[in-house]
Amino acid sequence: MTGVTTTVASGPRASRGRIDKRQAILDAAFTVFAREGYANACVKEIAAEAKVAKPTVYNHLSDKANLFRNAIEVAADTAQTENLAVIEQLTEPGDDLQAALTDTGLKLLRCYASDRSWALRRLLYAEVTRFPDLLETVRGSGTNRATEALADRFARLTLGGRLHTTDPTQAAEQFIALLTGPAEARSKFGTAQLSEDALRDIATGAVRTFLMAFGRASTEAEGAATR
Amino acid sequence: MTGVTTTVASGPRASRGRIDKRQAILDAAFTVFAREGYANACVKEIAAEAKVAKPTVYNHLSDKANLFRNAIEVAADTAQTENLAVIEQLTEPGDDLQAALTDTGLKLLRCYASDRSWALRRLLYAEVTRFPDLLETVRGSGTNRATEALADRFARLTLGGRLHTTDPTQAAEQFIALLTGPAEARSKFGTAQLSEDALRDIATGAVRTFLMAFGRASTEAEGAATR
Amino acid sequence: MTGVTTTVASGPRASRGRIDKRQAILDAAFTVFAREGYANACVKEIAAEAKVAKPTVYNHLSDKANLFRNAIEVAADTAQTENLAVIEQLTEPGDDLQAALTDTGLKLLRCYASDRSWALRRLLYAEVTRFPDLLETVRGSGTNRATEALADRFARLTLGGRLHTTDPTQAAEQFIALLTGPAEARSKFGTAQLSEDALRDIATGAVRTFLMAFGRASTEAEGAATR
Amino acid sequence: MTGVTTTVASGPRASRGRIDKRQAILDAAFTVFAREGYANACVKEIAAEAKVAKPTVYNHLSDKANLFRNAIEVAADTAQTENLAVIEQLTEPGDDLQAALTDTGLKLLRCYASDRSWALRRLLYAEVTRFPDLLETVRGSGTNRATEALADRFARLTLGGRLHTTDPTQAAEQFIALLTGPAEARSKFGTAQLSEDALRDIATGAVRTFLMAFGRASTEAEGAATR
DNA sequence: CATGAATGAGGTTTCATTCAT
DNA sequence: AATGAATGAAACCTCATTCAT
Repeated sequence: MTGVTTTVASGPRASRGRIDKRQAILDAAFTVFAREGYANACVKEIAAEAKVAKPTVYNHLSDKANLFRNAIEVAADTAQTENLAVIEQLTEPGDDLQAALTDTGLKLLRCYASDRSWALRRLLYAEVTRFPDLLETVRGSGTNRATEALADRFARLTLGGRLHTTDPTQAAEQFIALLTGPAEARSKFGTAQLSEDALRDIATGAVRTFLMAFGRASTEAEGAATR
Repeated sequence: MTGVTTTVASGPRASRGRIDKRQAILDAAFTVFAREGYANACVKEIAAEAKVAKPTVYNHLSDKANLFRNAIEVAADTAQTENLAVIEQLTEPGDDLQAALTDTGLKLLRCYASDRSWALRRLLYAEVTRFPDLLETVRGSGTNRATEALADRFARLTLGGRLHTTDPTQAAEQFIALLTGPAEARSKFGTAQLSEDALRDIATGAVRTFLMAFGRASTEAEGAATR
Repeated sequence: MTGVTTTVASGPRASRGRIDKRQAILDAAFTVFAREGYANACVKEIAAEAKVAKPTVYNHLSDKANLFRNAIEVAADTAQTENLAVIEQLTEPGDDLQAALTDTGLKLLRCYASDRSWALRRLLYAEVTRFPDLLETVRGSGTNRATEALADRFARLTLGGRLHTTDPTQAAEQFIALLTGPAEARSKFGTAQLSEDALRDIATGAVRTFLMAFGRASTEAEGAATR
Repeated sequence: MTGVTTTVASGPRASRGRIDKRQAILDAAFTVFAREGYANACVKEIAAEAKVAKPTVYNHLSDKANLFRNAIEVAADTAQTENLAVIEQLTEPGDDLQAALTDTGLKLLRCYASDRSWALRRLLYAEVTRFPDLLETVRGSGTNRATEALADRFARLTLGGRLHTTDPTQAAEQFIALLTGPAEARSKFGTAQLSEDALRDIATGAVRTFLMAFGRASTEAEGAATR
């Protein structure tokens, strides 16, 4: 997680109320940016949403660009924290590995398919060329971080003989891909809400395929695959 | 492919040169939109890129919004055509299924990881909330179309006993996810160029996992998976 | 005189009406800048004065700064032309040199003490640090130009034996100083209108002193002066 | 010298430190106004330059306008004092009048050509229309004051038979004009530094002309001049 | 049909100024 | 008395869009 206030303009003696207002502005900013996109969103609207005067926004966060960066950062950190908490649970998978993985998968999907997550993803995609540094920020603590955490679990499970992966990172990458790919496709880029059933369906399918591939020692098929 | 000229202003007897100019404008539009994003792009710049006066743009495509829609549509159709052509090749996989799938996967990745494709994807993500109809347009002939075409191939291969899928559409969805997920992650949302080697690596990994899951009859693992 | 349109943004095929509008904008700009000063003047007001929409101003002259520069330039050229025309008359001074010089001096003062001239001078003084290039523009064709023209006349008069100057340029500089210095002081930096009588008084005094110094061959006083 | 604290807000028993702070603010104000011009200068910057918080500026000097007025006043008084001190020296010119006048002229030029003087002059010129009262303030104790002081000296010298002026005020006005006119022209409105040599050159030339005009009894040239 | 010119609306940003501490 | 924070107003500039030519 990046320190929340990397680009803060406020001095070190910022009072309590000031921080509250800052947070309100950042929340409002994310809301409005999510709704309108970066270029369409106007600071006036953000200020209104935060119930603050326009210059106050500029006092706290110097730029529209800076405002954007910070809002994204906060949202990304939040999403990231949720993701990692879910993955943490895999440390003690219990007897039924498939059930545990499905549970994890479902919970990840719930994070991933939340409105805020979609909005974040859309904004990142939209502005990545104009804000390339956001990637460092978000991914340094982003998907990769979650992927690596998951890879850690998979490595442990492999050592415990319950999974058979030669490349845990790749396995984690693919596990996530099996979840997010279909979710993205079916939710129409996050435009359509996915029902709980739909999410469970995706998670179940992903875990089934994942375990067919990595749940047993590779046989001749694997032999064939590696040739 | 969607009818190219949904909202055209021109009469039915449009001359040859007129159509050329229209195409030039749409090309320019996609270029500029891709570079600047929808809201940032300005019609003046598009006109300049197309070497046309601004009102000419308005004569051919009534709106900035319409201009965007049409430009996206053309780009999406092109991408779509490429995708389908690649999938078509799987009809005759030859002896080595793994090699054939890897080849297909690699070619799909090449489409998917082209600059225009990334730009298209970014624009879609960015504007999907403000242009929801683009999804119908693009996906009616979009990822789903490719997914279904791939599902068709997988169904045939299953009938031929070379693949073992109970749900070919899901398999196709997952095949594509195993390709695009890692590509997206590693290329940083299309920001970083992926080398040919990187693409091959992704394709190989995807196909290996895919075949471990679907390349052989399911055993007790599968039984466990379905419970 | 500088070519009037040094920094023009308009293309070479500018139509008649366009030029008219450009001139109207420049006139309005000078009026407003003169009234409000550079920083205080707002483009909206200039546009209103020119009876044009604000963007039209930006179409013709790209910047507020550019607008200022061009407006100043036009005003300076005009003033310059008037000055030179007056000085030209000294070519044929007639019998009564003092009368001729006084006439020239009075006419120069009338130029110098016009509202536009004062405004120009105030704007130059005010903005010379922020627009240092204006000096090149205005003085390349500015006071110096007039000074030199006057020096030419004085040189001729010296050759004709009617004046006795060893350094005509210095004499011209001093002649002008004897006019403008008192005018500036008495008119309170151009704030107070100087009556025709007041102008005549200044001109008479300047010419009397000038002729006392340069109207006769230097005697022992000059010898003393040079020591 | 005008009473320094015309519009002071502070009570009569203001403490020592308070006055110091006030002075610091006024100094900072002049510095910033000189650098940026009145409209461009912002109070925040002045406060920063004075190492004070913005509201403190408002506590001491109620307005931006008032701040300007007071800053100008202080600067003008300072300049004025220097000028008068120089002129005072002419009371005992010594044997060599020309040397004495040249010395005085040079010293006046040094005052006149100092950075602060030019800045003051630029600010006055720039804002005289928006702060007409500054003229009363500055000139009541301004150029006129110096002119009159100089006129007093010239009157005495005339009585002593060393100068021949019928109108000492006009002579003083012209003496100053012969100094400042060329200085202004050559220094490009104070933009270019004038070297000590350049200043001496101007002073020498001015005094020579002045003495040619007023250093000896008028002859037929004078007769002609008055006709 | 294509274009140069014009416009109305709106966005980011800055600034002088005032509260509450 | 001095300061951090907040605000209303306004300025520069850009853009999508429409007339005449």
